[in-house]
Amino acid sequence: MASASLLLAWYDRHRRTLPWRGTRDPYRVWLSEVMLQQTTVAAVTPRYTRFLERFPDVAALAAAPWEALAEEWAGLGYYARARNLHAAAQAVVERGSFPGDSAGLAALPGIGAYTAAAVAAIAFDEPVMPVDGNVERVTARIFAEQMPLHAAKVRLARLAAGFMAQPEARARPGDFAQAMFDLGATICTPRRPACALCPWSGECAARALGIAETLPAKAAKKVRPVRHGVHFLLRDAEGRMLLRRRPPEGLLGGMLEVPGTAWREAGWAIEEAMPFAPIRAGWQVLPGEARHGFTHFELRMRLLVARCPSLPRIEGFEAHPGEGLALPTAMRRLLALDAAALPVAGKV
DNA sequence: CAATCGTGGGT
DNA sequence: TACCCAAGATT
Repeated sequence: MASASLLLAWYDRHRRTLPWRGTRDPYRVWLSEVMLQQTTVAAVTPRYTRFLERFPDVAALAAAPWEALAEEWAGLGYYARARNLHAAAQAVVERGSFPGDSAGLAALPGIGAYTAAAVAAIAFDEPVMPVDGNVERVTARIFAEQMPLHAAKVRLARLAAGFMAQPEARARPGDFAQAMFDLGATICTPRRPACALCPWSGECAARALGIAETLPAKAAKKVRPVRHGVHFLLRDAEGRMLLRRRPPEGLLGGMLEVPGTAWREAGWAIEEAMPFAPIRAGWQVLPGEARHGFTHFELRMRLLVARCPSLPRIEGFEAHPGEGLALPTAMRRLLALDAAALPVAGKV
């Protein structure tokens, strides 16, 4: 069993300065943990600061319209996080305060076992071990667990909980949890771990066996199918666009999109796609296609454009200016085709 | 419970 | 360029 005191001593010397470090405000800790779900520190850092300027506390977030939150989350991905964040904020305001422990936190939408434990440990000093990818990797290496990750998850979580059970860790739950994150992020990295600098190297079974970099064992990767879509960009004389709000659930749920066909594996002939245009107009096919990789498929989109003096009012569609939009990256890539086709630069 | 759900940065 | 992958949750 690796000693908690060794890790804490290392953390006290090497802790990283991050925007969410140093606060124990449950709102801020919660926001940082949700933003960091499957998202890198580099990507989160500027967005976290900006988000807090716009929504400084849970009441402000709860009172905000979804459109404002969608705008603020655009480009961060996994938009269910934003929807759940909004619903949870409203639940917290409704009940009057944040739940006081990890079990209560886990009952809020978008807060699973990991996030509940992380917020409780950091904000409430509750001695629970948040088990994320870092903790799984560190634990798998310490114990030289060679089972594939998906099969070893329960066992790794139990072993990681054993770390937090040590008195030195229980005395500083938030620091110990964040020490594990920092260790995984800077020393016990997925590739080329810096074992020579690791405070636990002397007690690491994987290092002793020379197999640290191979753990945790990874599942076989699957092939990502290609899907195709055709989209229709209608602009007026002032550059406003006719957009559509996607359904609240599912892929890019609640975000704006350029209207178009469904995304399917079979390619679209332009003629076949025309019935999906919002209006009949002189649609011009732009050269090239926009590509965007989602987690489980790759998307290729063609774009047709048309101009009109003023945007029509159509049920289900909205006119939007060119700025401050809840447009996910996939849609921004699509709009870039139009920008590239313009003879004069200066548009986004 | 395996599949779904995004994106930017690093290599 | 192409791949890997990151402080996961939900169904």
